[in-house]
Amino acid sequence: MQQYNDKKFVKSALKVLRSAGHRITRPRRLVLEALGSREAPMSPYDLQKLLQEGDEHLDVVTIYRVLELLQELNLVHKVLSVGGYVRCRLEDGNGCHGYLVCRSCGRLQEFSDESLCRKEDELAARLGFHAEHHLSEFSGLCAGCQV
Amino acid sequence: MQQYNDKKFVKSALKVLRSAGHRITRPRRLVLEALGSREAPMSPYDLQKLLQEGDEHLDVVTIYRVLELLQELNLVHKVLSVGGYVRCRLEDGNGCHGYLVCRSCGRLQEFSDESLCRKEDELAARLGFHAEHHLSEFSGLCAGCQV
DNA sequence: CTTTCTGCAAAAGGTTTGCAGTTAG
DNA sequence: CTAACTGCAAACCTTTTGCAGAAAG
Repeated sequence: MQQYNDKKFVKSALKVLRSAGHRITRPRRLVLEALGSREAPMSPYDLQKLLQEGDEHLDVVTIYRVLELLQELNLVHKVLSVGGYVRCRLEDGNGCHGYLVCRSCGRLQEFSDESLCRKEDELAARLGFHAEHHLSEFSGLCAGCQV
Repeated sequence: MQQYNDKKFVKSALKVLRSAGHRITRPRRLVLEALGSREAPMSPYDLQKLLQEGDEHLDVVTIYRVLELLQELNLVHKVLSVGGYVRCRLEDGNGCHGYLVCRSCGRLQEFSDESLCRKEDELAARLGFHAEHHLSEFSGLCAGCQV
């Protein structure tokens, strides 16, 4: 397959799959490779099309099921503001994961910031709310797309 | 119609509609009343069902179109994490609007916090990103649902 | 009256489910 | 070999589009 890079992601993801008792299959490997090759979120149909270009056919139903599994294992995230999936790029840290989505090139940058989480919890608490999870997705321009 | 309260919201929303050059119609009034009566986000189909209970029938297509318009006018927000719409409860302030969604009762509380926005911008800037909009939706337990 | 808006029909998308056959280990 | 997984067909749900008729102002 062409420019599917980031072997490291695929390799470690496969290990996670294995050790969680799941099988290594062609569809799972292909979806991981496709996700590893792109920085912008992709929908199940995007993934299917991308794979098709490499002459690899997967049923979109299979892609849905693979993504569901990968999400459970925290290997990929669903990005609500753009309706697509990206591979997780953070070593499991502390706070919730947030996303910066470039409105120009579509590229996504993931972050995790404990102090932001703390501030969010405090803000919620001030309103009588006990926050358990923070969804943070910011849109704007990435470094490369600013003039 | 039964418990559709918060007349104030409906009244001022109708005024906004009017002054933006839109007509006051039965569907628009009904959707506003329904949204005004609930604190949890509702989908177009939820709204249709709720209205049906009051023996008011609206085509779901109409509801979609009304919601689209109300969203443009910033009278309602779409909450991505739960896939529904809520009426806006904030006087137009400064920062982006965020949401606290109770995972137990579904109720939503809206907030706008300038210092959170500032922190979010700074965090993004540190990553070379120029943030223009912040999506913040936190889930947890509201005051009433904590033990 | 005229333009905007709604309802209906239908299409277009996206997502889920069931089941028979395939494949990983 | 056997349990887990995939592909296909079909159902289901959500959202969009086009158009003729209704209604707001």
